[in-house]
Amino acid sequence: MAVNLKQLSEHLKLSQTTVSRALNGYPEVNEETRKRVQAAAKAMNYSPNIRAKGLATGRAMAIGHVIPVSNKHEMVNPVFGDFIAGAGEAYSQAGYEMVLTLVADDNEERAYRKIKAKGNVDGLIVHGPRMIEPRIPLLTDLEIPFVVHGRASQADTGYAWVDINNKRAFQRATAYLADLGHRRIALINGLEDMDFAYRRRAGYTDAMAKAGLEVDPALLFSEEMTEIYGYRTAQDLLARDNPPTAFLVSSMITAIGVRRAIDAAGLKMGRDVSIITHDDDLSYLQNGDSVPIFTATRSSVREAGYLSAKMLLGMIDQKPETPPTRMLEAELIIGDSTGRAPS
Amino acid sequence: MAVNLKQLSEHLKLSQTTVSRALNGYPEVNEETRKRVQAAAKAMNYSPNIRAKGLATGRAMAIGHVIPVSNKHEMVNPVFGDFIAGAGEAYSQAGYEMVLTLVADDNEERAYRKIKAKGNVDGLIVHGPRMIEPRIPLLTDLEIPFVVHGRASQADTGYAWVDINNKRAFQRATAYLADLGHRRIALINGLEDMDFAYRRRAGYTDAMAKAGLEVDPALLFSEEMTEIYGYRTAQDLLARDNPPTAFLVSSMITAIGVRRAIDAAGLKMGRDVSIITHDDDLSYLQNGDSVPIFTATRSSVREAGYLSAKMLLGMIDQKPETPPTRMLEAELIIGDSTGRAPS
DNA sequence: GAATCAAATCAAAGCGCTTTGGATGCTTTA
DNA sequence: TAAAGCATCCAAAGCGCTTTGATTTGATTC
Repeated sequence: MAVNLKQLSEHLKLSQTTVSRALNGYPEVNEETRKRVQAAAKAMNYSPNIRAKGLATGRAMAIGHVIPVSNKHEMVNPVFGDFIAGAGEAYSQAGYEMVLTLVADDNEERAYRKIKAKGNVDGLIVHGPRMIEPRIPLLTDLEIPFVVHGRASQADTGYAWVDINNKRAFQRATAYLADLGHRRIALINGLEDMDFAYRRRAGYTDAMAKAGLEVDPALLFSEEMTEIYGYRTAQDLLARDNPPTAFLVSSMITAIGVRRAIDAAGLKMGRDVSIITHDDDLSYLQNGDSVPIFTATRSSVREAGYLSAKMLLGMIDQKPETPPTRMLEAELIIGDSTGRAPS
Repeated sequence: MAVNLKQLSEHLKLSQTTVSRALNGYPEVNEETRKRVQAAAKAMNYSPNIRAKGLATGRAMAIGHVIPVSNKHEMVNPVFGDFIAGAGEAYSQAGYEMVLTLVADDNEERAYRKIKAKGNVDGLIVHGPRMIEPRIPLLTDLEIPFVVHGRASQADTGYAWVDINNKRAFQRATAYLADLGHRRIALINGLEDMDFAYRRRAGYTDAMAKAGLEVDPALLFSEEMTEIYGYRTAQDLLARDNPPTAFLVSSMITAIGVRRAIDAAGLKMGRDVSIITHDDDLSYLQNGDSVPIFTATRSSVREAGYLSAKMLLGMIDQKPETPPTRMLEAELIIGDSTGRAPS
């Protein structure tokens, strides 16, 4: 069923060279023979062995996605599926594969060196960058092309990234809440060492300062963004003497938990308590249709996946001097979850 | 930085053969030299080129996960991330890679043949089996080892699968609701052609019959399992003259939507309306902690991922006569979302 | 002391592809 | 008519590894 180049060329009574060239679009082959070759290839169901091709060309035709797996935090980022879907689209178009590697965060360096040596990817997408991100100098050093989904704050060398403007998004969201008269705004953020969480916090504190509001450390939270985290935190806060009137949340999932706590407390979202969340526009978790459930800073993570992949593929065959970067703005969409602060 | 076998062997003043054998644990090499080789390999950061190795051995040391991408339904299964995490664990342990391929559902056959010919995977995990699943005979025919996550109802040949007992789970859930006095139970199911949805429906109708209840076709729904689908459907149902008193839902995400509709209607979940959902035990969406939010049929998809991967790896090096199968039972956990039917 | 054996090592072939550096005709040019 | 040029095609080397089929050495046997 499956033929290899040798068999195909024998069948065509041509050399492997010619067949190879015919299929790869080289000019030095007669158009007529090319047609013949292509037809035969299709008929005999020929498809080049990717390993052999890789060996010969030095290109793996595959992109690696390295997913940090923490021993502390067992969570799988819910955003991952959509990101992959976006990236996968770009890879399919270009004939690339996508290979996933789980890397525990305790011996990252070894893992990345291994990836390099194994040589089964032409480039990497780096997920979940922390504020201080040793992988960036490491990969630069290893001379393997990479694009970071997100950014790292402390990086000396330039590197390629695709990120959303987290700071501005949360600045706008905070300002919007302040304009509605909210003074006590809780920030339910992601893990502290994650870069996006840091930037979002910066946006929040910035806007608070601009609005002349004090940041109460007792209203700042950062953890793995689960539903239950949102629920517990909000439940706790709402039971306090002087509860916040608004919540700024880093993920829809967590916001759903916050909302549940609000309901449980017998309060009404949008009237008694306001919520703004970041919305990654996940396919299975759309933020309402005509009327958004939550007021949100929205940016499609699927698109980010597509753009990251495209960028990386571009880098691989262009080898640009300076690494490209791409900043995506999140839009602030107004839904039912926000209203004037109760007096 | 990165050395290859030739360089390593030259440095050691040994032949490539010996070095290769030393590293791969063959007996015909002196223990002392083996130690020397291992030490040098580590020191020189040697890691075999996986493509060359694959070419030579005929094994790719990689497992493919084929994700069906529908043009109609843009959704990425939220369950996917956790499944991958579980499978990835098994692969890491065994030194395997995981490669993802998105396959549009319009020309599956071509795609799978290509995968076979490219030869970059030793086996496949098949996701999202439909009731009638042409991929099963196809892959059997192509002689590529595979494990199906789920089952297909119409398959003549034996094939390996890991699945949960969907029918029994929904049977039990339905019976539980019937015992609580519910007569009008809505089924908010997944897409009809999906095999799991079919089995769940079978469980539901079975239990309804056993409880002497009539199945009202107007209470059966099947769609892509998004939050908004749950919301809309429930909202619609609750506005009817004779609304259901209970909802049986195929996914937590959708159940969250149902819950939102219940809240919006001014009703109380667990008192006015009951919900039982299936719970895949996703890491970012835990069903409460001490007290589950939803009464649910629970089964960890992450574990399913791990087991599927293990099974496939086992098949690859054992080549069993009859394909293994593994049925996982879902446990019924009782939460706050169910109560006696209002009278 | 020659023959046998086991242990340890090696040279070379082969996996399926690309690519370099010719060949081979056939047409064009002077 | 010989030289040059062009369009096509090919043989063989090489990518980095494993593995087959020797070869070498020192120990053991008779």
